[in-house]
Amino acid sequence: MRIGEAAAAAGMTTKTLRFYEDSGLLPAAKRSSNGYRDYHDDSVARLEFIRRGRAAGLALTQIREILSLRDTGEAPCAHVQDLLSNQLAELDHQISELMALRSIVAGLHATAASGTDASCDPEQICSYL
Amino acid sequence: MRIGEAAAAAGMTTKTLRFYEDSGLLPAAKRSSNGYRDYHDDSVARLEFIRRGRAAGLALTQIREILSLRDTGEAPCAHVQDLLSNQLAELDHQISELMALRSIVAGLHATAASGTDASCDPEQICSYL
DNA sequence: CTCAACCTTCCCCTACACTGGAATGTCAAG
DNA sequence: CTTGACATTCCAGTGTAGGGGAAGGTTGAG
Repeated sequence: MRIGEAAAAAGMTTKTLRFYEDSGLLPAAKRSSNGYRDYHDDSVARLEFIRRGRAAGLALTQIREILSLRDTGEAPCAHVQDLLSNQLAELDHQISELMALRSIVAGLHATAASGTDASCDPEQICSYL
Repeated sequence: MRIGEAAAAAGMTTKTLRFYEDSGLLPAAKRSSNGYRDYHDDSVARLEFIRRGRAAGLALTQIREILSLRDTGEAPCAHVQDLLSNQLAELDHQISELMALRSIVAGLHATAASGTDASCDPEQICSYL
């Protein structure tokens, strides 16, 4: 499929696909005889994986690391295992940070929800925040 | 108080205070006779509000909205509650996406740890995609 | 008087993740 | 044969949240 179709399938723009290729998140796409990039379903799956990672707040560099681990299936297992351990630890760290932030925001939200008119005095600037 | 003192009191840099003034989060500060910005405790309270909002993951544009509601004499609490709800939903989404990715990476890690030749089979490692 | 520690404006720089647009090429339909 | 929708490369800009540093003014201490 051509870039437009692949982009639409992954919910992205063609610009983004070229950008991802330049950034090393996608391997250089095969070209048709006319020079157009030619994508397969695998590429769309990869794009969807990237999209999920982005939605989770991962940076492209982090997604690139995960993908390159996946791509080096023939690399020495011990090395890959180390890298995967690091990725796992990093993910755990990010999850715990996000969960801490969530509980802070949940607390703020609960306080805001229980607010009386008095606590909504404009002078107070929403003092619970 | 001068900008350095106000910045220190709010846990920010002087650069950040000038940036916030340029960005419309702070009103243009009064100036002393020497041209230096002159801050009062109110400004520090406002800065602390901004800092708490940032810590809760709000963008400066969102904080600016809250503050400008408050500045026009309107109690922004309902608006803040909305923002916090959205923030909470967004955090929940991010956390669940991260946990999904974590389980993918954990699966890869477990496979790599099993140490068979099969675990180094690119086809198998790619199978989650 | 000089020096350090402040302050001022000004402009540019950073990283991230794209996005826009120009100039050009390709291709199927009418 | 032309039109429109695709595609290509390349360069440049956007938005976010500031940071770096120059060139100069102000102030208190020694």
